[in-house]
Amino acid sequence: MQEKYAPADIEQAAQQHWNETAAFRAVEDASKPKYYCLSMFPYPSGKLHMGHVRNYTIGDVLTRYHRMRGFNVLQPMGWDAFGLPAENAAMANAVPPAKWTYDNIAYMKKQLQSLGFAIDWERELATCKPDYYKWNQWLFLRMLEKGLAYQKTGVVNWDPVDRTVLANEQVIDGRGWRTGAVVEKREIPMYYLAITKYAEALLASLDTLPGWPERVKTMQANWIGKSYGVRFAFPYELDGKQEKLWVFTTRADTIMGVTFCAVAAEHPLAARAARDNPALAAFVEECKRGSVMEADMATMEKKGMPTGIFVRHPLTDERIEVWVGNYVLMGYGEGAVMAVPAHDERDFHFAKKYALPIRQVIDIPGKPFSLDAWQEWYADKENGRCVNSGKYDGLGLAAAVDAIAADLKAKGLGDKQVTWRLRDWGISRQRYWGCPIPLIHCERCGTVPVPDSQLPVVLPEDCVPDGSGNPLARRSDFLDCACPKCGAKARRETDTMDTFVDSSWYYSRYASAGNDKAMVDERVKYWLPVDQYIGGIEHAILHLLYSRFWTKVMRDLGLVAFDEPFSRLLTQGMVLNEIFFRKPASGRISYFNPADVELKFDDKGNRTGAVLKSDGQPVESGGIGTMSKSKNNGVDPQALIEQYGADTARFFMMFASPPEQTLEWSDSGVEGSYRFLKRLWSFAAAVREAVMAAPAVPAKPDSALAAVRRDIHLNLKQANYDFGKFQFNTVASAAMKMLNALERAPKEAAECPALLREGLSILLRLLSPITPHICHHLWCELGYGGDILQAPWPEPIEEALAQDEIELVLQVNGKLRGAIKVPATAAKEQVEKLALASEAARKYMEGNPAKKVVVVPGRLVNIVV
RNA sequence: GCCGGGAUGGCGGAAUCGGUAGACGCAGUGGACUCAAAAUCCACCGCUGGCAACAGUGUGGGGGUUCGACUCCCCCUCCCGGCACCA
Repeated sequence: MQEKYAPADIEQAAQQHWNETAAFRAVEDASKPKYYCLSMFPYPSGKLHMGHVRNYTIGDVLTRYHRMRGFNVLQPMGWDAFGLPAENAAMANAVPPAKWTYDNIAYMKKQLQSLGFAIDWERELATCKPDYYKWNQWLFLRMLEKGLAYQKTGVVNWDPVDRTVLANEQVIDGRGWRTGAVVEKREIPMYYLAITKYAEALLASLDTLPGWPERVKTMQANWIGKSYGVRFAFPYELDGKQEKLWVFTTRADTIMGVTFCAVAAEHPLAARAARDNPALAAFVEECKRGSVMEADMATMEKKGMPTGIFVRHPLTDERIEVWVGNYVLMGYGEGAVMAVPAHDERDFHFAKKYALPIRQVIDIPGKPFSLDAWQEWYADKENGRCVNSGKYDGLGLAAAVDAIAADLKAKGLGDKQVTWRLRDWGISRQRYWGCPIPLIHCERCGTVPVPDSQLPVVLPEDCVPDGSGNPLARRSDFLDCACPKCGAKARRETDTMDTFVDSSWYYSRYASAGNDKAMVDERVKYWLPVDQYIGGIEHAILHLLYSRFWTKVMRDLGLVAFDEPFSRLLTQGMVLNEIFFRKPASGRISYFNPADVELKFDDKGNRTGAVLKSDGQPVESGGIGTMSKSKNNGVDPQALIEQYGADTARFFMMFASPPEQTLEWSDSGVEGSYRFLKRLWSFAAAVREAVMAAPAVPAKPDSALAAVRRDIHLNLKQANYDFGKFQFNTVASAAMKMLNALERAPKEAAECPALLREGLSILLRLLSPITPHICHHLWCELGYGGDILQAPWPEPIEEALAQDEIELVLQVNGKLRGAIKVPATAAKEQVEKLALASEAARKYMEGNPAKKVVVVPGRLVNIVV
């Protein structure tokens, strides 16, 4: 056996062994429990980043752990290969997005393989390939047939210079990222999927997912946003006609406090009022400019303008003026709201700004109402009672809403209604590098679906976008086609699908790999649903919600039998690193990669500063942030693997923090992980001969050995518990503690080699999911026999854990004052007696009698005096 | 702004049901080995006071419940993720 740990050699050898034995090929086998472990597939951006390494290491640890626990495991991998960055790269380098994407896939696949992941590569897929996206198109057509896909207009960011639609991230401070032109909102026809038809189902079945983090379920429930309220109308007369202004509110109990109404700029009433009011028309235009993003809408200054149109209060007949408000969303509810400034914070500020009346109609006894400043309790739903509300005075929220809804209903002006925050899913993208939407536009027949027999509609792979519009619109070989209905000359739809479509069902395709006759086949019945899904917390809402929706549609089409695609979900935190920069007095901030920065410490280890290695001059720290190109704080996994090996990279990733939390990069932490693996290797080399000659289990170890053995089994017990919680950082700690214990075992004791043999076999198996290469080698070298992949998972032995005497903490008045030793079987009374008799107790009780003695079995004794 | 999450030594983090705060690792300090350095090994290591024994204090800040609070309750601050065309 080699003396020195040489990761490059042993990792290559182990990977070759796994390849040759097809160790990770997954085959359906009804006799074994299955475990489908899936990590979110990567976007092939060029090379792996640390977030990928973290994600896939977590998945691999779970995969290998379950294998050893006897499960038939599937861990596939593929590529989320359509998307915007390929078009950006095409513009920058004049390379077709297809070539760029396929090159990236080839490189990143090599990187993944060098990390030793237990992936079944035979099931690999890429969403940009026609044999995959054909089924996007096929299912879209099924949705069209069922009325789940439809066309309506939607608002997009329009760059007037490039004459193109921009993604939200391409809009910077209201301007196009390339042209700098002020972006306009523009309404264009788009295709939508009716996810709102599944709102109730998507909300209800969250309760069937105990394996999902509560926070993700809460976020999804809030996103779907079911709210119970009242939809009602303010009647008015305009242009000689009787009309109704409909609004929705969850606070109908405050209806007597309405002092004005507000409508969105896109509301018909706003357009009507603007017709003969140039100032208002200008304001409406102003509202229509600007961002389409909700975050911007919510943080911008709230502005409004009166329309001069009055409506009547449905219960009091009072005249109420209608305003146009830039904060009212046309897409939510009715595009109009009632305003109750006394009990809605936004309305309150709006009313103060424009000197509109504020009328208190909710009261909490003892709390004075004042118009000076908004107070939280004005919107209190629990304790408020109606006042100044006539017959409703004294009612609480629920009773008032009931009574008011009934009265509105009796007048034919409204009723209770449930509304949802969730909006239908707009899937049209005016972009080239995506899945073509399978529709044909015919002058005579209108929009005609592409017949199934003509699928897939293949995307040409040689286009090079230039940033001005969709290149498909200039490709006659793509555009021109015959109408499937009448045979006349027709034109293909050039919009492509949102890439969230691609990722909404790929997990099912892995289980149907290679089938060109059907979207999914019977193998899905064996593998699905996914037992463990792992991915970034940033996908907590959109990707997961769309996948859940898509699954329910497939279920209703009879394609799959499950309701929910992911039984258990682990949302991993982001990978962070420190940001270093200089900001010259004039000019732009420049960022420096942490690898090029040297940290300065005082002799107590406190940070005193940081300098750039190249010039020795100080740089400023911008704190810790997500690894990103813009902040130049990324660490290239390739360099890490080349310097230390895959096992060190994997170990550090698991050790540095628990999977759900953010992970802070640390070069010295990597060093420490490497040091541990080196120590493990040299220890194994040093004791190898003794261990190989020893029996598998120590006979009767003496007390020093028994303590070491207890330590090993105690750490194993803890580690197994932690595995169940996905807390791999403490599993790694437990492995380190085991090695510490084994190194300190008294080597002269007769049973020591047997203890080491047992201990190392536990340690190697425990560690093998995290650092599979080194464990594979040492398992062979130490002669345990067979492949460690087939070895059973270790379990602690009760006998090794047993103790005669235990130590309890002694507290006096809750303060730690010492410890006492008691027999492991001692009863409460006996422990109490021993505690009171102890020297520490007598000293700190200072002669006072004990008022109370609290005994926590196996833990502590607290004497209260 | 709204929704969700987080904050523990110089740093990453541990503490399973409310029961020894700081496991394990990093950094640092002292020592061994070495001509020297690296590597490795041993010891110390929350903060304040003290030569020490020890005492006080300490889990973002403020209050509360409890024999006992990192953990439960109320209020506040800061940081991170998402907000529907980044993936």
